[in-house]
Amino acid sequence: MNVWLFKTEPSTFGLDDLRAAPGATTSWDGVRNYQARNFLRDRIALGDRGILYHSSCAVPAAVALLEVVRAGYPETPSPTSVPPRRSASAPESERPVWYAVDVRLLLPFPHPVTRPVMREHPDLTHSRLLQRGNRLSVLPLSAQEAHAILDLAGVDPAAIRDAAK
DNA sequence: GCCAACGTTGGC
DNA sequence: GCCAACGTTGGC
Repeated sequence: MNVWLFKTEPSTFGLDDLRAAPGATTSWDGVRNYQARNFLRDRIALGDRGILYHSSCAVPAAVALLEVVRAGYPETPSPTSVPPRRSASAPESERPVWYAVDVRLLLPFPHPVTRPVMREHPDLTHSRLLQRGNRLSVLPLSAQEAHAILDLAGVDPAAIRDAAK
């Protein structure tokens, strides 16, 4: 089972919004980066876990454990979700460009795990998450990184494999 | 507000 | 196909 980091700006959609969503579940859409899109489309599997991360805010931090409840699917067609045609007479491209997954809140952390705290942990000091200029909104975490974050959050890392509530 | 990183765009 | 300019992300 893989663990993914899902980055979001809480002013747009954060932990509180996820809590309030029906079934504490949301469609993770709107990703407009090809590398992140490839993760959504090809790599993220049903049952994978996620760690919700708040960015571009007063206290950037990992805040919750998530479960992937629906694997990659095309975003609802919209003007920006299918490739542009090369000309008016060209056929529409068959393959959608942008994909989403659905995630459900498994466990809000007892306390957020901030960047300074993460930097102290030997398994996280070199994490991509902490590197400057990391602009990937969805990225894979190693088992060690995921474990370390849960540990710092005061969550039993066994929570990663525990069945949904 | 500043600045680093890096993806995208567009001229050639 | 190269690469400079530009825009966006995101921490601080």
